[in-house]
Amino acid sequence: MLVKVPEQGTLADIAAHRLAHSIVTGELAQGQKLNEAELAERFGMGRGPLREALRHLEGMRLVKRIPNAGARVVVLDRKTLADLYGVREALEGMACRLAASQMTDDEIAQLGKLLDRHEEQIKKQGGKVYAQSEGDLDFHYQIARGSRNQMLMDMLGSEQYQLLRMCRYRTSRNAQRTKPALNQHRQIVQALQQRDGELAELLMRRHIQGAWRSISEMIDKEEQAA
Amino acid sequence: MLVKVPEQGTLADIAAHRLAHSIVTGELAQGQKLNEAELAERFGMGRGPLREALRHLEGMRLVKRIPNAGARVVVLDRKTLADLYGVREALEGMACRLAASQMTDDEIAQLGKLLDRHEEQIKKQGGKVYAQSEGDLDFHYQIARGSRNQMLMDMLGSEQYQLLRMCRYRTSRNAQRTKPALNQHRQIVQALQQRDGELAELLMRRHIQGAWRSISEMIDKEEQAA
DNA sequence: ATCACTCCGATTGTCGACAATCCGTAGCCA
DNA sequence: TGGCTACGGATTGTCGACAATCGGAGTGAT
Repeated sequence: MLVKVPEQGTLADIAAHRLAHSIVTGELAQGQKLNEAELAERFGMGRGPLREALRHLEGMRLVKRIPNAGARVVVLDRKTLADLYGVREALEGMACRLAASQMTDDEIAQLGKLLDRHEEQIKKQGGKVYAQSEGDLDFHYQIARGSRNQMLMDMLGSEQYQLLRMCRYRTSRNAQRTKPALNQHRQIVQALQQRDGELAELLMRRHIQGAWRSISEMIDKEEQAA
Repeated sequence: MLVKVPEQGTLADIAAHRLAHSIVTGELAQGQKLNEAELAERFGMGRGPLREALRHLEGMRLVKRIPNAGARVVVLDRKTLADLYGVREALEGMACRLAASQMTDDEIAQLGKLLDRHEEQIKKQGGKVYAQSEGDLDFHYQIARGSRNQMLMDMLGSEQYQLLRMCRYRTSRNAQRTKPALNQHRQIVQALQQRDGELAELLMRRHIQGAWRSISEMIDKEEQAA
């Protein structure tokens, strides 16, 4: 599983994960104020560890802190998401190019199997859209790992990943894009098998651009409705 | 100035900046253990704020924390730096491409003037290599700002920036590359003036590749000496 | 001599209480 | 009536002390 296990570490780490989960799933609304005392009580810990967790989330850009005024859940407005997808395109494109020369044949084959499971899940039922999203993220994460660039993995894994998941939750209602996305994934794997880094990068960039267009349209509709 | 002012904010923020400075300048050696009580005493604060600062630095990848075993200054080995420069190439290339279409004429002119000051400083004396480095970082940061992509600015500014400065300190002894670097900077500004994003990106990527080659050779020599 | 165990000092992790700061409200004055 | 000021509650920022955990020295048995 991608989501790190409950983590036996320090309370601050546990709090960070629980908070991240609550934020990503929308349990904590965007822009909501985060009261330290209240959260500490809810998690059954003191305010010290919780404050450390907030600092951590601040680094992940999941919350925004203002000195003497507390922390608020970040708001994913259109501009922020546009910036995110722009950066993602550059980073994941790079990851794909590197993965084409760095991944082992076995790893690429594994990636193909991941897509098989993914396809089956879609056929079986479009209901569990969420599972699709997670699977999709898994796909992207595996490619990041394939780049063998630790910094890239960190950026795509730990940081943007959370914002991405958050975005997915907001927009997970439209499952229309799952099938074209799967096809694009297959094309990417094919390029990786052929060890064609340039093509793999190009395909990944287009894939992400497509995802952004889809998200963008949805935001338009939302804004129009409001 | 690029370095944020001492910051009147919370003690944790102050501690984070002072620690970051100490780490970047090498005052705190790579891999050195960071004793909470000792640092807290040195900074004249309690351990609480200091722990928050360490969490912050952990997010910036300046320190690495191990549960129940404390925090250590990160070690910039060859692989880490290689990864860093790879990511930089992708991100700064992207920033350059965007900047070509987003920066105002005035901003680009300002960039040119920055290079003039830079050149003068080099002519006047190659002694203050550090100033050169800071000026160089300033150049890169201005371009990041020119991209109008907030996430990009954050990544290049707050995070990688510190690691970069750390790297510069280690390798600041060789000032040989200042002049070719300046020329490359000029070329980039020229491309920006012509609003040629593709060219600007290409030039920036080459510039960073060149910087990496230079750094890489230096590391080789260091390792050979050791 | 080597390995394993135990104990101890040191360091980290956590908590509760206190001080500083900010936001909103109510009151006062022009 | 409008705006400025002073106050009060709530929230954040900070500290010191206590508990939990880890690393290492020392000891003893094989």
